[in-house]
Amino acid sequence: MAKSKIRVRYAPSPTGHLHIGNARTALFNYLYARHNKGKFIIRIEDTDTKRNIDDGERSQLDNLKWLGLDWDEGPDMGGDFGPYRQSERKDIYVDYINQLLEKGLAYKSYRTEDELEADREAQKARKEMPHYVYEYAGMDEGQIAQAQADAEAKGLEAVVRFRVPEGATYAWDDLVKGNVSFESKTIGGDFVIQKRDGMPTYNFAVVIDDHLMEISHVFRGDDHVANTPKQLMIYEAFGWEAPQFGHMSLIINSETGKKLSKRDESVLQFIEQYRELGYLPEAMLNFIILLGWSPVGEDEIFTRQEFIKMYDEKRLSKSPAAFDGKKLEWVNNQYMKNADEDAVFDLALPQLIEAGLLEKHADPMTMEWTRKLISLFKREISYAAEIIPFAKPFFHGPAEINEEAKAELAEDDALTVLKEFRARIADVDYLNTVKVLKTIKSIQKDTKIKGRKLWMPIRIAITHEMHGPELPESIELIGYEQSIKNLDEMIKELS
RNA sequence: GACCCGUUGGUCAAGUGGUUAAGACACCGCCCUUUCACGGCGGUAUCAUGGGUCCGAAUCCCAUACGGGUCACCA
Repeated sequence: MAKSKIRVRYAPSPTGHLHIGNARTALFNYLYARHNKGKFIIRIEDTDTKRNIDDGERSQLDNLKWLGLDWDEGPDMGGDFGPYRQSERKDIYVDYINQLLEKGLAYKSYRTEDELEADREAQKARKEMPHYVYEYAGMDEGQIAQAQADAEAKGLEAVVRFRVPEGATYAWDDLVKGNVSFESKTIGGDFVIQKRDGMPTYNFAVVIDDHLMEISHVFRGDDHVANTPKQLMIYEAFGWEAPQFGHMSLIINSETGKKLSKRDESVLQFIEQYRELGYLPEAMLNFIILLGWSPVGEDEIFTRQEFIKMYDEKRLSKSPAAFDGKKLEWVNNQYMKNADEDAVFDLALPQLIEAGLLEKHADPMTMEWTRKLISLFKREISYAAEIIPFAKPFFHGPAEINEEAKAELAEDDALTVLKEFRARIADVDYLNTVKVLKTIKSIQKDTKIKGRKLWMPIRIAITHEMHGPELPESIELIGYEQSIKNLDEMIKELS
């Protein structure tokens, strides 16, 4: 039964940066907590001391914050159920492991890793499922004690294994998948709950912590389904009530149909990478929520608050969610278009500096110019780094003119238009949007040339491109001198 | 191999016994427009296959095929 207080957690292991799949897990737990006015807790699962990386925890939390998540208890802020790092809870686990040992529900195991590996190889060869075989089979208590004493005498160190009940069925009503059940004999034999280094294994620590932290619901990836019966056994051994589980489908690569692997380089998978490219956090949040979950109506773009309000765990999908990079870009573009100028400027400026187009501390006039440039391309780009190719011509001057554009300039009125334009700006010493627009309109009025024939020659002569954003704005950014220069060169060439 | 799970258009994805089978992305066409983009409108579906159950099935049941996940002293 559901507990009265809703408490959910996100429990990353600090073995790497925040992966998109982890972010999704965190997000759905967060959404569930906030929707139900419960608590959202972060717990660091760092029991694998070998795999932990220095920056892991900081990076996880930092990127979660960037996505807009906040939590009520965690390693960085404490809470009533701490500590929130498993490495700091070792004494707690040892205490519970001893209880199991005393009750005879767990035992010390001295099989070496080499022996176990050999067993597994042999089982595989016989086409059996790899599994641990009880090492004290057929022995009475005295014989077991003797065997263990012998092992100790040989200097072997023990791990602690949980004695899996025989002939039992472990079933639960999964929040996503419905009824799921496992026979105890299929889970692979007595599993380790305490490693040789004294640390608990994941399957043990997670139970102790979820119970002690009064976690009511656990949303996690599909890859944990097979762990659930093991955890259920431990809850049973202690006489505790298990939380409600919900196993979400995995994110797959739409190209390969396989689970997104961290080594798969065809997809950027770490939140940090998107952050560096100048994606908007609100857009990432929105996109990730759409991975394996769908809102009721036809819209797909919502704020965090709206998601919280409408979140319903029943709408989590059972089938895998395919990662669609195109969709990601589209979602980001939606946000980019609606973002205010300052936000886009803040995002794009570092990109321009990074690309070497702009100096780090440019003068105010250059900054103002850059601001206009960025806002010109705001609706074209999905993420800030995309501005670089668009912006380059404005910094480095125009590129070579292609054949298609040359053909356009060969049109009858092209030279006329250019000469008119050049003549009409001869007596000014600046060019801004308004001035350019007025000038073009006046040419239209006087020469009756209009539309494409009027605009295209000017665009090509000054920008050397057939496509681009609004012409008057573009010319303002290119500036008076450069525009005149390009115009003169083109007129000379055509004359 | 065993155990769990899934399978709706080019792609993603709503839909839980009676619908013209939503919507999004992509693509194509038209409109808007100085161009591109944006925006607007429109276009394409034997719901994996085969059997059932039912007046009626994408929806329930059973097989088959295909796909995925898991079988660690990792989490």
